[in-house]
Amino acid sequence: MGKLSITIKDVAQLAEVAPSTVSRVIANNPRISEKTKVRVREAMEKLGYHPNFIARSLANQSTKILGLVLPGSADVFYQNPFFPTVLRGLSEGAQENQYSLLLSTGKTEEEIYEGVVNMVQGGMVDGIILLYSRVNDHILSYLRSKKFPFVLIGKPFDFDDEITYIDNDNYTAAKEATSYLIELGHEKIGFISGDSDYMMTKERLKGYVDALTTEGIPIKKEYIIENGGVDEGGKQTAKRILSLAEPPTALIIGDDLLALGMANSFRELGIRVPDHLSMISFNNAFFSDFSSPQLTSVDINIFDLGYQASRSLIHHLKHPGSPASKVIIPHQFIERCSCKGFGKMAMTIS
Amino acid sequence: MGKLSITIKDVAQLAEVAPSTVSRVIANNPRISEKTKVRVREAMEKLGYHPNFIARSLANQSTKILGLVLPGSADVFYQNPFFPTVLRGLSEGAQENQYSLLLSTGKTEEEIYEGVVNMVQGGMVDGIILLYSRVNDHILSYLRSKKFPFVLIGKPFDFDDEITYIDNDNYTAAKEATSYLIELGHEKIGFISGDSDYMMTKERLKGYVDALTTEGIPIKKEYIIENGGVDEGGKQTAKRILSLAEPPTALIIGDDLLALGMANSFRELGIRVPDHLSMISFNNAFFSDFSSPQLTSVDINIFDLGYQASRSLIHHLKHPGSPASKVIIPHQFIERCSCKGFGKMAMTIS
DNA sequence: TTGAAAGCGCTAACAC
DNA sequence: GTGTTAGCGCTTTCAA
Repeated sequence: MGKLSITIKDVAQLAEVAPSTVSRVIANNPRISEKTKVRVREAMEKLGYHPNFIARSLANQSTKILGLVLPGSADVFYQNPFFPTVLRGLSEGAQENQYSLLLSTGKTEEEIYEGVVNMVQGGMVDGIILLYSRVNDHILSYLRSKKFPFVLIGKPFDFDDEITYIDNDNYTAAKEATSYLIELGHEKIGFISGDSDYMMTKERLKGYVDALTTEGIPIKKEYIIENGGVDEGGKQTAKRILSLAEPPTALIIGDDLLALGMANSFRELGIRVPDHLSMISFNNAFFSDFSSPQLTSVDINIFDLGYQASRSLIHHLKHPGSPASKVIIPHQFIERCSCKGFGKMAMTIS
Repeated sequence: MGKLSITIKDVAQLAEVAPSTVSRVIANNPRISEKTKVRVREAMEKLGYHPNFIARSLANQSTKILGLVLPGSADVFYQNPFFPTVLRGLSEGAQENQYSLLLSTGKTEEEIYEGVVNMVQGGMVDGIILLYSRVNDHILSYLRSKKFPFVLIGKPFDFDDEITYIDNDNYTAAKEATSYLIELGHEKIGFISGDSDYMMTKERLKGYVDALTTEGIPIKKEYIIENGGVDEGGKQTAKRILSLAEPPTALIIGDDLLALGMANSFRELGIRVPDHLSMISFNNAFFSDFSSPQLTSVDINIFDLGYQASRSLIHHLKHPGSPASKVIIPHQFIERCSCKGFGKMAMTIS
């Protein structure tokens, strides 16, 4: 078996120093003289030396790798621009601090859980980022019980101030969106959400309910609909809405892509957005601007969600014992052309 | 400093065997008696032992991790469903063989290159998957020169039979699409591609050209347009097309999302798909079916592209020295409603 | 300012 | 069948 790769020993030999000295040069230890540093660096250069991460990880008990946990692959998650965008943010935050990202894999809940346990107990990652937040999450409980460093994207279901998380103010965002529609004269406002186990959904629903209640508008159960996936583009949901005794005149929809799918479904059924029906959605995906209708959407700054998540986790790794912290990423209401005044008087909102 | 984690030694002690025996039990070595296996497993259970991947990686000189290289983050890549879908495939192929996925990070070409070198020389990954194929790729050359195991998604620019790759038959797919339009009576057919450095683009263009040539239809340069990104939804491209002296009556478009963006742009300009203009796109994204128009699209089975890529790479890792291999993932022409007959006689194609 | 040596947790060759 | 031992490549006391 020939030599597999150049090690610290080879460099040491060529530079006529001890391996430990080479190690110190790599770490740029100030106690090494400039002279030897130069000599060692020349040797590294000459030999084409590259440090071995695995060996370093073993010695340091730290890999500089962050584990990413995604919901099951069948999830809606993969079907809209949220995922790639948050990933870009995560990647950028990690990269700036010389961390890498390892993906959890697994189709079923159980496989994913196993994967996380392996990552954690196997020492493959220094910390974990949960890309979603939902009710009673198995994996979150596990990480908490192990006291393993992690951050959450989304609001925690419980232990709010023991968990570090990055979130939007989904409550306020939904409340504002609802108020906007109310001010436009709408009273029959529907709420089309994603999976109701997600905290994001819960918060938005609260905001929606509170906005209506404040204005003395009664909540109608049939106006609150959980749309399973984006798969059928909300066609079923659209039909269901139109079949109501009193169909809503405006909708708040959890995601731009779903909004677009539903707008199309409505069109086929003879209902046009915004003429017959207004809609506001979330995410402000890049196509919201050139779709038809152009979507009025709440931009939740997905990239930042990811970027801050990486950074927060890394901060916690560098400062162990620092208290749990929250970051709220601001949202922007982007007014386009998918809403129209209704009834009484159509006012314009700035 | 207290004990950080349970090691093989602790298990050995409790089970009253040597550490190497524990190691053999983990590997399920047949030379260990069932009796001791049971005893050791009980000890592992009792202590809550989990093997340390890092230590194992160091000893084995193998991490069971595959590195994923994505194009720069500004790339169109992140903006359409290709990425999440291929990732799901990669993930599934890896997971089935107990491999994990590590993401390359980096915004610029240079950062990404550095990242790959670190992954490879640092021994973090056993192999690399390039999620794209383009002309004169720096990273590919590097991997080749290092003789480091990798697979390519897409057709290699050169050294076709020295490189393991997974691809569609993009040439034939585009040729078929073009022929379909010709049979519908179209002669003025435009070709709207993505980045022309991608091999995928090049192959499709060849297929397009050959289909036209076969039918004796001259190639017009102004019909072949490279659309920078999906960002502006192809609005500029749409305008440019309509400003031509003889605008095409049909288009072949590299991606569904771009097709949809352009269809909208055309609509605003008073041109309707498919009544005034036919279009065929690629990918058969999940929304192609409920968009308007419903897109006639070539399904390239993106999931399989990823799935087979993982599997091929893992196969090569398990059988070092096995020759380079290619896998061609079949495509399907999905006929929907974005094309219409033109001129002479509108025939229906099965 | 530098070197020697122990050790991170595991595997595998070699012994018995 | 099982134990002993020598690494894998690096970091880090402890000595000098």
